[in-house]
Amino acid sequence: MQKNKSEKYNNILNSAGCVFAKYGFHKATISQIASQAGVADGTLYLYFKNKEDILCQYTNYKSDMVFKKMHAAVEKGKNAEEKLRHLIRCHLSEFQNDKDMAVIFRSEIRYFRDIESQIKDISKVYLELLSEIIEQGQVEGSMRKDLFVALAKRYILGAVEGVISTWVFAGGRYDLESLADPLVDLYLTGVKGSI
Amino acid sequence: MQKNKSEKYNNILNSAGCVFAKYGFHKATISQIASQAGVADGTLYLYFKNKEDILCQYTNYKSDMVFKKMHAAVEKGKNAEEKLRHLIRCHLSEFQNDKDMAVIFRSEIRYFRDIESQIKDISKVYLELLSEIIEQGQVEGSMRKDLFVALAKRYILGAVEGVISTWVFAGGRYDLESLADPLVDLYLTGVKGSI
DNA sequence: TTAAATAATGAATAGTTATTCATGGGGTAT
DNA sequence: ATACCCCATGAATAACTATTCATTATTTAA
Repeated sequence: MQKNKSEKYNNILNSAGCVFAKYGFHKATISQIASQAGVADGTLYLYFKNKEDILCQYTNYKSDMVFKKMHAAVEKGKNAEEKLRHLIRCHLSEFQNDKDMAVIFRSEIRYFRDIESQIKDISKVYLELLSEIIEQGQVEGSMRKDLFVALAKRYILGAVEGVISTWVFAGGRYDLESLADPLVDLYLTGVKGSI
Repeated sequence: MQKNKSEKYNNILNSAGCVFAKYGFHKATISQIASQAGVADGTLYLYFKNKEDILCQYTNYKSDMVFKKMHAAVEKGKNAEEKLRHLIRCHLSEFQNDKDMAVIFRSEIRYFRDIESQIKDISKVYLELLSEIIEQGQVEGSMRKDLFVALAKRYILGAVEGVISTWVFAGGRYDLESLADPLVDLYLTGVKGSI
């Protein structure tokens, strides 16, 4: 098992993502991944410890990438509300642009409870980001001080994930990113008439 | 494979729920389920077509039960807001009282994309319920007329599921049902200060 | 050019486990 | 008591596929 991330390593990762998204982790076979990558079955074991390791590396790689973009997006916002808007838009946009990733994060990750801790789940860092944003909003006066932050952030993340999940289930046939603003409006002002 | 739902049938279903929740569908073995139910491996095949069928029957059974309670709960509400409150409270309460079910609905269902259609997913009927409630709220004037209903209902469901998911992940150690009212308040008025 | 090191191959292995089915027990009616 | 039927049993089967490793190919260094 070699260490340095070569071109072949990335090729295998992408192929695996493709096959996992199509068949799901358990039904996907090593042979399918190898064939998709254009290499022999045994070659995968020069780059990865085992099948699970491929999934781990895939998700960690994708998570890191998405996190960087999310952080950058949040930085751009001048106040809490803007930061939230950028974050949600970034989230939807990244998943829209990488459907394999969207499928895998939606279907596979929760399934691996035993390696869940090894996987840098989007959720963890995401929730921290949201905490910061909400607390800033409270300081700025744009968000209610009596918010139960632990609940509010979970509610925000749950709602985006739900929207993405529906989109994936529908085959990704409509534009996801354009739901960002309507969604943030719901977060901010709710469904109640502002009477 | 006999048809009438005997005591043994239910016994096996419950045992399966227990084992699936503990190990996950794929790692759970027929032997484990049989032993938990106190019968021989072969006996399972007198009552179920195969392993997947056990999961299907389990989820359908649970879904039916929960739906009935949800409908009853919604009926009790006099207006849209009350109905929403009852629905969310019922949802949280049912999952809190059946942790195995909560785990299975959280982790396993999304995984089976090929049989997803056979499974009466909580989501489908749930979303219909929410549509009705929101539309009623709009008529009553308690909810904004400019809501994008398809998004709003997805956002509500996503948020509850997220809250339940976190609870499951934390090992179900805190009271879930008491989050119902704070959650509905978020739905209704959002995180913004009502300035 | 040659030797050594490194990388890739894919057929064989080995472990797992869902499912089957020939057998046996126990209740019921004749 | 006997024949019959319904369940239940669990050892044997059969299929699947992740992983290994002896062999071959390719690259690098001298």
